Formats: sequence, structure tokens, C-alpha cells
Amino acid sequence: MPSAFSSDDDDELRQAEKDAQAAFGTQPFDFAALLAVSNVFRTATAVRNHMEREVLADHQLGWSAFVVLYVLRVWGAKESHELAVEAGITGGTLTGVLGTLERRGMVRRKPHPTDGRRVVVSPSAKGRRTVDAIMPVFNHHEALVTADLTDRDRRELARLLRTVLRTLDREG
Amino acid sequence: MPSAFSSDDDDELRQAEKDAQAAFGTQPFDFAALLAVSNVFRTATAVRNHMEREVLADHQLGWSAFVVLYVLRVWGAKESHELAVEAGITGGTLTGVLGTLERRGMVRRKPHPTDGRRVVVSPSAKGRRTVDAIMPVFNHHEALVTADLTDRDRRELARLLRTVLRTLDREG
DNA sequence: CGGAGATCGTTCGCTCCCAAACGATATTGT
DNA sequence: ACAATATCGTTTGGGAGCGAACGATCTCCG
Repeated sequence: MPSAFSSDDDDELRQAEKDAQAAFGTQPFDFAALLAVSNVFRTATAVRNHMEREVLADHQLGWSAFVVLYVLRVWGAKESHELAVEAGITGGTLTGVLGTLERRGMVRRKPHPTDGRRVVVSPSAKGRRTVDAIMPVFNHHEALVTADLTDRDRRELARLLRTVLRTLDREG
Repeated sequence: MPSAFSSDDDDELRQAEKDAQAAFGTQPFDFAALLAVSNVFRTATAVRNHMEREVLADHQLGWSAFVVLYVLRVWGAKESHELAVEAGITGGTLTGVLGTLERRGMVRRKPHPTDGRRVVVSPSAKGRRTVDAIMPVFNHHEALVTADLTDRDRRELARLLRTVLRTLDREG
């Protein structure tokens, strides 16, 4: 979404609204919804880039690789399907991410004991060590990027987003 | 981020907190910040996928391609550098996106009249028509995914996110 | 005027991401 | 028992996405 939709400047925001209105022609439109959705995006992108640069780059890990590794660190071992759901990515994507993590020696793939189709993924000692080293720094930066919010704001933000997530879950 | 961090179930949420705490060992950590950041991500991903499937797929456009096209629809023409900033992507990414849009005949690249390094990008008639066709549907879906929020909630959500964005802008 | 350095878009190598097609393995119904 | 069916991980093809390196161009200053 255009950066103008996230502007702090009220005039710029009003101009963006006028522009959006123009694109719609005569039809009415929901500017509050546009702003909310637009800001969710810009924030997600900005936070992700911040984390990848400031925290994950030292360990040569991308965002998804870290999330997958974190899940394995907590659960010990998981089958591919669950792992993908937990990490919020599709199976096809997971295959690629696991390839990256396996190449770095942070993860192992083993065949399922009874079901020949399935694969069980486990973290290596190096994988666990890496997560343990990253987590404190990661959370520190999470606190940093939300530093201008009160604790109440943070919980309110999480709540509002959870509401949207629930809606999407229901609607598809 | 693990899906457990976005759970509606209080027990599951508490378990996720315990797990996170375990990964930290003895150090204290900011769970509210973790939840806020985590939910920003999952929401952004979910909304983006929803929009790309339900709205943009009909026009063979990805998210960024649409944003770039929208900016051009509003501004008429723009130089690459500004276009990248406005769309929230890097120059390298923009080159690829413009390639896609040019192949689809929605955009034109022209050399800058006085500066041989720069490029001016304009939307084609087809590009403008495409944006005009998409926008109403797009906004309708923005309203849909935020349907369980009150209008006040939507503005509050936008405000909280703007605060985080401002912090990131300042801190890098 | 002319070289040093800045600035522009592109290219490159990598990670990520999805939908759809695919092959191998399980399960189910008859 | 065994053919239809379902389910699993992978592959494929396409589009992002970033940082860094690159060539072309412009600007600044001596």
C-alpha cells in the first residue's frame, strides 16, 4: 500500500483519502478499513526487515527459517505437516526452508516409523543452540519496536489483530 | 511466528508463554511485545493471501504489482525511486515488478528528459482500467476482513500500528 | 576541463512463498 | 485382495523480496 496511507501528517492523510476516493469514482468506500489493512502490512514488512537485519542476519537465517527452528526447539520434533501449519507456511515452502536448515546442519529429516509417506523433523544441537542464542535478542528488539506503546496498548493491539485473524479464519 | 501465539484459546496461549519462557531460561521477557509483533505478522500474511486469492488473482496480479499500479493510477507518472519508496519496496524489487507489469502491458518505461540515469514510469490505459476495476472490490474485502471490528477499533488499530511504524522509522 | 565521487536503475545470489501437478504410500470399499 | 481414493512430501513454475555489486551517468570541485 502507498506509504501515504501510513503518514503521520494529517494533510497528507487527507490527500491520500481524496486520491483513493477519486479512484473509486462516485462509490462510497471504507477509508478506516483501508488504513487499518494498509498499516498492518507496512508494519509487518518494517518489523520483519528490522529483525532480519538486526537479529537474524548474524546467524544467516531468514524469518521463516527462524520460526521453523523455534517451533522445533520448543517441540523437539514434529512432522512436516504440523510444522508447516505452526510456522504459517505451505508444505511446498516448508520443503525449501528445511533444505536451507539442513544445509546449515540445524535440522534433520527422518522417515516416519510406520507411515512411509511422512517425515519427522528434529532440530540438531546446533539448531537448538542457535535458537537459544537468538531468542533473548529477538525479544529485546520486539520490545524496542513497540517501545512507544504502553503495555496496555500492546495487549490491545494483539487483541484487535486476533479479532481480524478470527474473521479470516472463518471467512477463508 | 508459531500459530500458538495467535491462539484464541487462553490455555494454549498460556502454554505458548510457558514454552517461550523455557526457551529463555531464567531471563525475563516481554510477552506482550511478542504477542503484538507475532500477531502483526500472521494478520499481514493472512490478509495478503486473502486479497491475492479473492481479488487480485482474477487480474493475474500480485500484491506489490497492484500497489505499484495503484500509485501510478493516482499520480499519473513517477520516477522509479519515488515509486519504490511509495510502494514500500527496494529498487531491486521494483525492477522485477515493473518487468511483470510491462509484460502485461500495464506500464511503460520512458527515459528521463534531462537525466540519463533516471526512468519515468507511466500507467497504460489498460493499467488504469485494471486499477479502477479492482479498487471497489479490494476495499469491499478490506471491510470484510475487519468486519468484526467497530469503526472505532479500526481507527485505533491504525493508530497503534502507526506508532510502531514511527518508532521503526526513527530507530531504523 | 576533467577526474573523484555520488546517484541512478539493473543485475545477481539467495530466501521465501504459493498453487498446482506429481509420485509414492495408505486407506477404504467391495 | 485389490482397485478407487485420499494423503503425504516434493517438484515445478512463477512472482516477490532484500542486500550487495555493477555499469552508466551526472555533479562537484580543483
